[in-house]
Amino acid sequence: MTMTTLTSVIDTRQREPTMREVATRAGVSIKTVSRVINAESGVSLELAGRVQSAIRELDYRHNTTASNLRRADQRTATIGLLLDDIANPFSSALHRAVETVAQQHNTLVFAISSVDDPKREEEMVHVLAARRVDGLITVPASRDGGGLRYMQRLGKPIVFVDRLATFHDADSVIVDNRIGASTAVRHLAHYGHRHIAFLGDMPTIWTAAERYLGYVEGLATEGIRLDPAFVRQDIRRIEMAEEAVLTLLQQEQVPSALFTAQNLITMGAIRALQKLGLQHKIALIGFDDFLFADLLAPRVSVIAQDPTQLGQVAAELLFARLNNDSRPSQQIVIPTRLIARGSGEIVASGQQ
Amino acid sequence: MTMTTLTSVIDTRQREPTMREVATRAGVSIKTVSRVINAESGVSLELAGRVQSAIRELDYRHNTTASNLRRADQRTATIGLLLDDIANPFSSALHRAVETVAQQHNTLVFAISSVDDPKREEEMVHVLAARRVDGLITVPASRDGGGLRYMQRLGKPIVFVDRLATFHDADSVIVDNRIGASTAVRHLAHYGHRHIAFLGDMPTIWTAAERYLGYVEGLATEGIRLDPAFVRQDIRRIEMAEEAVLTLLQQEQVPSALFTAQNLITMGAIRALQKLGLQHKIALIGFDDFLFADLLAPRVSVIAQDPTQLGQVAAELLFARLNNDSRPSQQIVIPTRLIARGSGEIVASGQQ
DNA sequence: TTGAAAGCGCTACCAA
DNA sequence: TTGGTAGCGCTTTCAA
Repeated sequence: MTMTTLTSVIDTRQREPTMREVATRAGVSIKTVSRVINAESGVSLELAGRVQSAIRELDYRHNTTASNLRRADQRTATIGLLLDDIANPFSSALHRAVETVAQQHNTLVFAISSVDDPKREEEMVHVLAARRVDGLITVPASRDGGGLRYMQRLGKPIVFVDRLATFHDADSVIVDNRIGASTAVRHLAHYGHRHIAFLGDMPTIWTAAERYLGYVEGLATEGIRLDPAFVRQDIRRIEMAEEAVLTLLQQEQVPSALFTAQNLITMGAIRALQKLGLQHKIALIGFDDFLFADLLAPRVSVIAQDPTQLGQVAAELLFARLNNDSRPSQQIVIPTRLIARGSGEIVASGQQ
Repeated sequence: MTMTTLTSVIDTRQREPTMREVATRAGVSIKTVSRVINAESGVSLELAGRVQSAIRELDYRHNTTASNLRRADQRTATIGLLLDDIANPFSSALHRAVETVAQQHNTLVFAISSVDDPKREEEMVHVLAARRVDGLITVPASRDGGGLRYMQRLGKPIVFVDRLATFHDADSVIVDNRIGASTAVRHLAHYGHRHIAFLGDMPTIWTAAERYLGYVEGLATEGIRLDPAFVRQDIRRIEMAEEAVLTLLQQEQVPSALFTAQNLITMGAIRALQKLGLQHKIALIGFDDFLFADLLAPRVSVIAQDPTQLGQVAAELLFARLNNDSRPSQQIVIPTRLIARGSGEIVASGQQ
């Protein structure tokens, strides 16, 4: 009897009721049930009522998956969202905005972290393709966005956000990274700085490269010589940034201002400056705003971008494409703005 | 001819190649293709090779959706994750941890924000049920988790994280909220505080209620009278918290210490204290750690919890259930810890 | 080792 | 207004 007991335990896992079962219970055909569920016209009130009752009694849930499989438009009502790291505040704000728009279209979102690894990115594109997502919003980790060509060939729309992928004829929503970075540098220069350090992420990342270009442009505009000793790249985490700033400030030739080109790098730099007690001596402007920027001492000046707007615009663009908007592909640039709070307005000391 | 042109434009949207097409091209049956794709044994090297070539030539992608529909185990290799707000740093860290574990099981995650609205929560549970997710990890917005009974009846595992849902016999992973909160209060009391304010979220949220109880317990332990004038609840956003602290500190009877029971509330409180210039006068302990807590002046003391660990443990529990782990339901409590950084160690002034 | 046929749960199409 | 039948792309079962 042990077996029986075991079996009965397992059997508490009931099967989901099917449309056919609803039909049988309501005494109608399966097609009538389908009509009621999809709110198609042409079902008598009486039958509709019986179907509704049967649905309630069985606690039937429509199987979206099976439904989509058969549907003519071959849509799954899901989209993919490929992000650097869903835990990053920038990414999660963007994700939230995408979710909000998607919800208005009864669509669910598969969000995935690429961790800026092109190999993983490509793998994930394939996974999403296998799930037959209707479209993709991606912060590309690689220059080609990781095999996205495949999705495009199938006519599935792709929207690039935050970073440009080089060769694709696809929509993109980005921020004016170059202008933002050069604005930061020029702002620092106006406060007397001639030794401005750049701290950035891997230059293979489009935004990192653009911001570096903006830095160089800013220096050039101000007639400042680019000094490689003041440039640190490939910074991936907060601790790396902290370490980089610490060593930077122990060189012979020390910068009087820092431009940190990404939010985590800004955080690491602040840690280092506080550790050295230099936060009121060395100027700092960070790219990307963050929650506590105005509560630190000094308050942190930033080039602010709006991840929520990025996400919203990107999602709206994607759904427009899904509704057969066939205008030529767009490249939307959302402006950044300098928020001067104090750290970027520290005047250069006489050291130079 | 206009029609023709239009048609040809539309036709650039190719259809996905099917298994049947691969079979035809390879000159085998569809079942053989299926075998190769699912790595089943018993296919000759020759046929396997032909199939692989055909797959490459057609750039075929397996249709996970159709595959799962027919599969015996009725699995979709997706799970649902119902969170308060995916943009909240706590939630997104938890999400990231869940994603990592899910990935090891080749499973995708549908993350959804309930925005702590029980009605929306229930709606979303139904949406996820309609997608036939294999299981659900949820930070319940309501006491019953929003119609989760339904999923349970189907034998789909549910894991509650961060908050307990009252009547369900389901797994849960939580934090020792009560102990954490009372520890905070007692810590403040040890620094001489007798007027300790509580600022919390809606008491319908389990954690908010628990932390309030911990606050009350802490007061009781220290023999401090509970003063309703020092209690503020239903605080949902940073601005509300800021406002609440501002008015609290303009009362006749002013608290000498604050216990802020959630991360956004802590942020708002810090804003208010800085605005009033009281951040070094009034003690503060916040529930939940945050990135800049140790960079502010004063450094912010917190009751730290680990969202990554919560997410990981919850996900591992869920997948254990999916692998037929049938032990009685578990309730895992993860300890919090007090991190004393300065703001919680401000000594009570002579005002009392 | 290979394949034909049935069927997963649903929608499309057409006939009654 | 209603329902039968075919079929979405795949796996399962069973026979060859």
